[in-house]
Amino acid sequence: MGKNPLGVSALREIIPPQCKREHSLRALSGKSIALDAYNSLYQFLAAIRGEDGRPLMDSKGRVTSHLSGLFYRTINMLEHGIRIAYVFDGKPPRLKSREIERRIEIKEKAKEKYEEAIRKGEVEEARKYAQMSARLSKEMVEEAKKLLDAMGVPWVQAPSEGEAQAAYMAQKGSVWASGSQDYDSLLFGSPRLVRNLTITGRRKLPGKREYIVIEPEEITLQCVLEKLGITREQLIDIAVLIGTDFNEGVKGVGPKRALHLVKTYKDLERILRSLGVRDVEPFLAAKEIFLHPEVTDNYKLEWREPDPQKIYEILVVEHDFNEERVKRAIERLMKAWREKIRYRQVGLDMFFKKR
DNA sequence: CTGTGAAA
DNA sequence: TTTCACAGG
Repeated sequence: MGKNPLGVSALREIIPPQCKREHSLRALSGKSIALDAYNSLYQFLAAIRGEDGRPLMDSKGRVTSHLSGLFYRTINMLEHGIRIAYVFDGKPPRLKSREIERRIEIKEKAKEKYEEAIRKGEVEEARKYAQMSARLSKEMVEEAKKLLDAMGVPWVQAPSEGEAQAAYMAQKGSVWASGSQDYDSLLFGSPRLVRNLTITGRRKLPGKREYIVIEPEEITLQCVLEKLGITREQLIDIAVLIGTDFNEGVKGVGPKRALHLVKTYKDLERILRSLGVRDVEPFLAAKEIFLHPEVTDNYKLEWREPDPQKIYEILVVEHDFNEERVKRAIERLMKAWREKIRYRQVGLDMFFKKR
């Protein structure tokens, strides 16, 4: 099934622990965060499922797990005074096509295993493979955008990678931080990354039926670079050496060795040659995507008044959500907007920064 | 993942 | 008030 999907997740191992600051949600009040929408929607899609792994669906068989997650979590964030903006992926860079194909293949295999598990009545297995096979359709993405519009929550269409756009917005100060589970946004130059932005803080341990507590985690790029004693460009070099969504890494090179190499030789091409890599082009091309990603200034972040009727229409009428539940949630949303979101649109951060 | 109502 | 199990669509 191809190469081990190390990806940027391996970056985790060289993030200095001192650079991870845990926050309660309350500490993030008044902050704005640009969230990677696909990242979030996939999480919901994978997590919100019945015992046998089936996602939630309306009476017409359309998947609604992503809407449920998006709706309730966003309201929770707004209730905490956190201004969430979502960033949707645009056209993936050409270099990503191999990675995308690989993922599709994995999902198709997982789907086969899921169906097999269902036939055998293996519920636990079925659930696992159902999660792995989760895929977002175009319609699901459109519905998510419609729901956000109705909720008055801004979303941005990235020209290409959502992570890159979110990072750019954080760089410009349009938002306080970018939010994602991945570390890619640090490579894209986000000065501040927030991970684990959830309400319950419950995270299932892989395989087990146990849960551990997870708090939102803030990582600043400056801290990471200072502690490692490198530049952002060198951090990117490390990433492309171990492998990213846009290139395969060098066999036998992990995060630790990559860090050492980068500090020793400085220049990426020299490092690659010292490792016996003949074709350096794919590495340089991947690096270029992180250094100069395609982003846009064509966005406006406005948290408008939610439209209860539209929300009701989408969730209750169109997708069979429980009327009482939705009405209660809408009330929470309206209250949060009035009391925590409506004013201070520019954010208090700006105000205090200018002391 | 999150809301909910029952149990602790 | 907090914890828990379970359903949600």
